[in-house]
Amino acid sequence: MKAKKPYNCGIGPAFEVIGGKWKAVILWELHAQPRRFGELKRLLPDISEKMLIQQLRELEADGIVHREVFHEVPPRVEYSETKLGASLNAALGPLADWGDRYAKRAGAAR
Amino acid sequence: MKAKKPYNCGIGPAFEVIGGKWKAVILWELHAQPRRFGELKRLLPDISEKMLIQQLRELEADGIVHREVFHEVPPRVEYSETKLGASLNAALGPLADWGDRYAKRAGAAR
DNA sequence: TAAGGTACTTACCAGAACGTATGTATTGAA
DNA sequence: TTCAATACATACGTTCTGGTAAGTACCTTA
Repeated sequence: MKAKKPYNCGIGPAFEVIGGKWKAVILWELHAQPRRFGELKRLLPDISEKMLIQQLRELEADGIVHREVFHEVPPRVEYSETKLGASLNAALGPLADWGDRYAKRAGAAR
Repeated sequence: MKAKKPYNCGIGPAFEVIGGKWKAVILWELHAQPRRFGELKRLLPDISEKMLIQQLRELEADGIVHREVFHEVPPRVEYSETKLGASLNAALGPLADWGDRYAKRAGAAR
């Protein structure tokens, strides 16, 4: 996302935070439990490593996810939802439901 | 939006429909009442005419907005929400609220 | 000694998204 | 006869997103 426009509603800011192709699904995967980088990679095989970290970093910068490094023998990093992230996830719920119904409808129409 | 991936949740399909920079705000403007093309142009001065029709056409193709032409002396075209569009707008409500709070918080932080 | 797992980083590039500018058809008003 | 208003259409160029491929540093296991 690029432009910072004076939006008349909250959709603008929200889209700047979860816009793009992957952020919403990443956040979704973090909803149930914290995940390691490698776990996310396996859970979302279609996203490249580059995109995965890039999006995680942006989500971190926006206060949506928390990153914790464990200084262990094989390095370990865990990503988890912040409170803000959880509230965003909740706000995405109705939209996800709508998308489900829409996809079903569109699928049935064919 | 380009890729048609098998998403694990409804966010994917939803984003394919209201993704992009303008669709959500356009839909928002149609919520209260139907609007003419020129009205939308005036209401959303930042969007170019090209983008406006392009997005309206895509929303129409997805069954989100309805387009009605009145064969009058100066041509008149009205765009309105379909039922599906209204349900999408409703699903966007919580996200818009979240965005409002987020923007307020971010604004206050500076 | 080489291979493999961890979590990244970097360079390069194609294609999509978006913007600007201009053109079109119709009619009525000046 | 020229201008303005309607609702677009089209060409062209830039900017941004996302993808591929390769490399880094550390340690463990075979």
